Amino acid sequence: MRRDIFQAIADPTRRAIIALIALQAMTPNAIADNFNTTRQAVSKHLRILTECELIKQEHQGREIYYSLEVNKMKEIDKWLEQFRAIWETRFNQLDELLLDMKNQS
Amino acid sequence: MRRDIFQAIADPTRRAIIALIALQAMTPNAIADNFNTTRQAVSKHLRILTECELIKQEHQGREIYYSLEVNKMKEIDKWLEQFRAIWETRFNQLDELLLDMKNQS
DNA sequence: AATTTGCGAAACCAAATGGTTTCACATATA
DNA sequence: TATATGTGAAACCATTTGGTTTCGCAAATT
Repeated sequence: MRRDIFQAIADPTRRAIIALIALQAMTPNAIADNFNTTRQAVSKHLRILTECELIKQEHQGREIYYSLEVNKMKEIDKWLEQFRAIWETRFNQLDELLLDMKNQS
Repeated sequence: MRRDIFQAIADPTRRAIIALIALQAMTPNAIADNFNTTRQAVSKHLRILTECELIKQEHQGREIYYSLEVNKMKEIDKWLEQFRAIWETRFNQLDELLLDMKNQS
């Protein structure tokens, strides 16, 4: 039972849920209204997202509002960091090449 | 048969492969040496990564060198963009709060 | 020419995944 | 108090996933 952020965002429905509640906290029923599945299926997605702390709950009477834990999203950004370094380096190398060509002319 | 970037990076072994060949092109055997699985298993991962164009092949005799398609990685970055906006907004709100506190004192 | 090496594909398998239906249990509302 | 509503959990199921073993084939090496 893998349960990390990358596995969490692998499912398109979960990505949609994340995008939805990023804007405002929502209840499971309200979230489910936006998809073509049952509330229970959404509930299972919410559990997975909660388990890897990508979202948080706030109980309000018998309703539960789910909202995004934005900071957790930064972990994906952090993983991307190493590659960002590479694609920026490639840009730099292109810059140097262009500079060399300019100097030669 | 889902085959998108997010599904591709969901598997930890695939993320490790990506990180490996980001530094230098490698053959399947060389890649497999770094993991506790068979070359064939790695081969299947490479196929998935190839199918969603995260990596590219370069044939050299009977060897095949795999390397990262760095630009494709940017698509993840692009998806993160919408959330980056949110977490930066929160920073701005904090900035404003601090500014207000400063003005009041 | 015979053998070794590097590789992908196919067949197979156990485990994980994503969904459904049914249920139990609070909290509102009549 | 009886009923409706919002929810998570459990049982179940088909499909997907990630792995292995076996195989065929082309390119190197002997």
